[in-house]
Amino acid sequence: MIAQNNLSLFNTLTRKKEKFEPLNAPFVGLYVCGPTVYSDVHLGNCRTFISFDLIYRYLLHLGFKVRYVRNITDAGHLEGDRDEGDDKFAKKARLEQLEPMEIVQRYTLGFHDVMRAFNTLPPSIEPTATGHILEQIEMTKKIIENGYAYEANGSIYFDVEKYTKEHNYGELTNRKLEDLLENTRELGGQDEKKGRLDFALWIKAKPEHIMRWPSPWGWGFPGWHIECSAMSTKYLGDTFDIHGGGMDLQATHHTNEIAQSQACSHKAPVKYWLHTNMLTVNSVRMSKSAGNGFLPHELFTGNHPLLEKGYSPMAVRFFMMQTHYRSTLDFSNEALQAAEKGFAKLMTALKTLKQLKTSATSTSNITALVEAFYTAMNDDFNSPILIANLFEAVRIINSVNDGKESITIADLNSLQTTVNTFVFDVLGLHDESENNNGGKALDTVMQIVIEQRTEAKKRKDFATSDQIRDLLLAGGISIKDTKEGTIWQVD
RNA sequence: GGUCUCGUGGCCGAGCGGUUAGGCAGAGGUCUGCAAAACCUUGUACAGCGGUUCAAAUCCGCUCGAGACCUCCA
Repeated sequence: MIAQNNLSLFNTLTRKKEKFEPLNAPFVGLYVCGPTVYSDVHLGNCRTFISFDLIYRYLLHLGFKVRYVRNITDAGHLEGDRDEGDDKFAKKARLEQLEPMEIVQRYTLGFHDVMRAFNTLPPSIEPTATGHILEQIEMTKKIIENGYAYEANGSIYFDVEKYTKEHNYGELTNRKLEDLLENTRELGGQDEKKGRLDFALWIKAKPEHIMRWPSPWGWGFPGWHIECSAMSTKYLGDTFDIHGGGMDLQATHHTNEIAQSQACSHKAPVKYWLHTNMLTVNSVRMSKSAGNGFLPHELFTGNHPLLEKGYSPMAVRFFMMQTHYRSTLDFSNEALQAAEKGFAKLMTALKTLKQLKTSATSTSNITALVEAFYTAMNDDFNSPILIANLFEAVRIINSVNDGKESITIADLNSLQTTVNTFVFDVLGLHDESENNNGGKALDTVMQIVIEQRTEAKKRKDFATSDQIRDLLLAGGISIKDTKEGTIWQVD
């Protein structure tokens, strides 16, 4: 395979770039924390899943056999910080007068629609928390058996103090236990927890709770963190290669996942932890609670106060790919419009690439360029550098097309293969204009119209030719006169 | 308060010790009946102040500014 063993990635656990060496090559286990489906996903959520889609796609391209697991959180996700309060699904269900599972279904379908619009590949397995209650109970039992959890009034809590005697609880965020303790709020008087860092594995259901399951400790529902540990263990094993998620999950959710898995199996669950950075709006993090989020369909239609116009899913995807996954990405209309134009330029060049003429010699070093594509992606999935190199390819394509540079048939073949692979298979982009040209009938009509206009031009009847062009433009079809003739597209 | 990021040309955004990032916008030109597209040329940026070094946007220190996590959130 191509440069498969040259991939390095930034491991949050060690805080440095490491060579990627799968536990059981060529197999790779990849787990990504998925969405909580009690409301629409916003663009910030999408960024994480699109980033991991890039990572998944590149691993596949390198020839790895990847099992990609991304969960759906549809149970037990509490509001508030003390494992008290309402279940998010039940609360939303009350608001909307629906069954909790109706909420789950609605937003799961919505999530899938959005993911499809962004052209992300579906995961190999998409397990739900409600479908794995048994596994979570079993894991909780094992943790209790091993002495790392205790029961209090029908709820089970993880004993962080006990855990820290043998393990470094704050290792993922490089935090000392004293600091963590110092900065955690005091326990409330009615709190059942022994230690203030303790978190729930199982929560006793209050009478009004609709989503509930029987357990050895009575009726209840699982804590938020245990689902990922249980499902990742079930499908990827006690220790697997890559665990990913948004940076906001690092300190609490992932820290607790490590603790649970260690307490259960006595093994470190994950070799490489990958975290994607946040999407910001005016340099403030986009989040549900800040209320500054865009829904994807608002972005596509432009129907939002902060949006000047709509942006297509692929333009947005391209926009995201122009930033490294570990950098914050700041949203603005200006930046999106720049990305939109750059993306259009790339797509145009890819069409030109199909019909390039070859020569006896090449004026550019295509082999070096192709190598640069791999170097970029092998360096912790550096898509911005890859795109910069793709624009070098665009320059070459256009120059050859203009007769200012030349390319051999061998180089052309190599360029066509790799550029198409990286743009479509790795970056996961596709040409939106292609399925948008109105089919064969419109094509026939357009050939006739263009023919008429060309005739008018030959007669130097520019009034007519310009009128045809203007009328088409008003109807959403733009035409361009190139050396090879007139081309058209639906805008 | 603790832990940690970041501050790059008009905008977005790479680079992280010496070599062109790239995109968008702007300027000039080629082409064109005009448009559009395409191509060529063009900007000499790294918050501030010190320090280390033959050499710093890149390492160290301080100052200023922005943000994240520590509390549900990708």
